[in-house]
Amino acid sequence: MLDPNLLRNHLAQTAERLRATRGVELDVARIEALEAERKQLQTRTQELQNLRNTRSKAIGAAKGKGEDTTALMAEVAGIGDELKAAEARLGEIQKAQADIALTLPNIPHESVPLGKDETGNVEVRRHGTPGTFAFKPLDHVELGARKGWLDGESAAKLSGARFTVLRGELARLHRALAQFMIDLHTREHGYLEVNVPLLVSAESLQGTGQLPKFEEDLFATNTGDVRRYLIPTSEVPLTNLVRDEIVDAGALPMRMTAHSMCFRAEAGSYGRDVRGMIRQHQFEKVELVSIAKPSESYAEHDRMTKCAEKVLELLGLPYRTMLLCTGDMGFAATKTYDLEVWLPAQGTYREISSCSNCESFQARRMQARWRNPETNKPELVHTLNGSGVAVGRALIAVMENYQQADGSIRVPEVLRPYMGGSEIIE
RNA sequence: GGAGAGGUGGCAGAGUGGUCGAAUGCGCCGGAUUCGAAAUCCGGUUUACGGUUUCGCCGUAACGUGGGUUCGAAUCCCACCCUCUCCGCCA
Repeated sequence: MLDPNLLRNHLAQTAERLRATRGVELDVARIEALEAERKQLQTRTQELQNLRNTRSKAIGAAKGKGEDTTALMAEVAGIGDELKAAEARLGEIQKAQADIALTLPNIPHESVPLGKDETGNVEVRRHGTPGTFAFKPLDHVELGARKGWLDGESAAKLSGARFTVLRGELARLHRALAQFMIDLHTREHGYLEVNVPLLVSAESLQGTGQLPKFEEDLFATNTGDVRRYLIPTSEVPLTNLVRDEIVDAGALPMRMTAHSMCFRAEAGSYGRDVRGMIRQHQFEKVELVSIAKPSESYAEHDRMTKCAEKVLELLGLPYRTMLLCTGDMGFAATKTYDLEVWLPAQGTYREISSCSNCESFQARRMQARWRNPETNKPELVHTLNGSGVAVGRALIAVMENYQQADGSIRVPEVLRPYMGGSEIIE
């Protein structure tokens, strides 16, 4: 959620900035009208409440002394109805304002390049050199099919499109990747391992920004009248851990990591990446979340991105780091770096991680605060999240980059301890 | 799923219709005392929102959540949520 002050006192500039960066048109006239009515109604409501309270106290005092209260009672008689009407109307106005505020995206940081879509993204660095093959490299679907390692048909039978079944050594390699990543982040990067619920409330999803606007991207359950959602990323539970909390300054930055399943309905992406396990309804991800002081959040953002990059470097996978342009960024972010890993069969770099600073956008929705020792007042924290990294896509990248002519796959050295010392799977 | 108990400030815990945003204790902050510390004493110590002549002040709201009764609700009524104990079921 944007700072309400921006919509109240800097509406014209905010509207212009949202138009330029996000292509979002604000209904300026309606927002102004709502705010004017809100101000007038709130003042009036509070006056009436004040009046009722003072009169009621007078009645109490009079009764205490055994005095007659009929005159006082008559005085207060008309207040109730007007107050009730004013409160109801004020509630409607505030609801309308909240509905608008909850659907507005965050405003990008000034260092973010303007752009419409992914073609406006800027490469900031590149690591590793794509390997050369003495043979035509196969893609992960072909490599996985040879031994029944990767089986989309069985998955379709079980669940439908966009699921996969992994078997044998490939399933093990997948598990090894997740283990390796989480160990790296906990042991080397100072993140606290957290195991989180995969089903969360609507409130949690509103806190991180998936609701109310992106409900169609989520899987939902409705058991026993209780609506819960499958998490699209463990960013949701991890970040919501600080919802409605005031954390000590000494606890920041609060770095947390989780290995979890993620579930996405992938509405609006039909026809894209239908082959293989690039885009699935269900996948695994190791997530990084950091809760930071506002003054430190951009340094923390860079650090987090480097933590994700480290995963790819240790796996020996060539990648590049992209600074997303305004038009390609997610709803809650002010600044995002994507990591794109080299996939030799496609001859392109593909997204494998996304690291974002959300500043106070999520914190405001969640009332997530810290106590600033300088002011001794609660202030909103900044929240950051990044993939460190997507496990399924890392598996694809290892398969394709480490394949050999006979279809076997070498095991990256850092994964061998997790693979019983195996140097190759075949 | 069955039976019972309970949800109040950072924590513990009073309060069953009126000056209660809330006793008391602990904790924390400031001060006094002290060479310094402990102990003791004094004072302070929730949050959100709004207004404003903006670092001050004023107002409103909040005692699990949402409704209701009432001039007035932490307190009474209804519904829901959550926690704990015992039983059942279960990985």
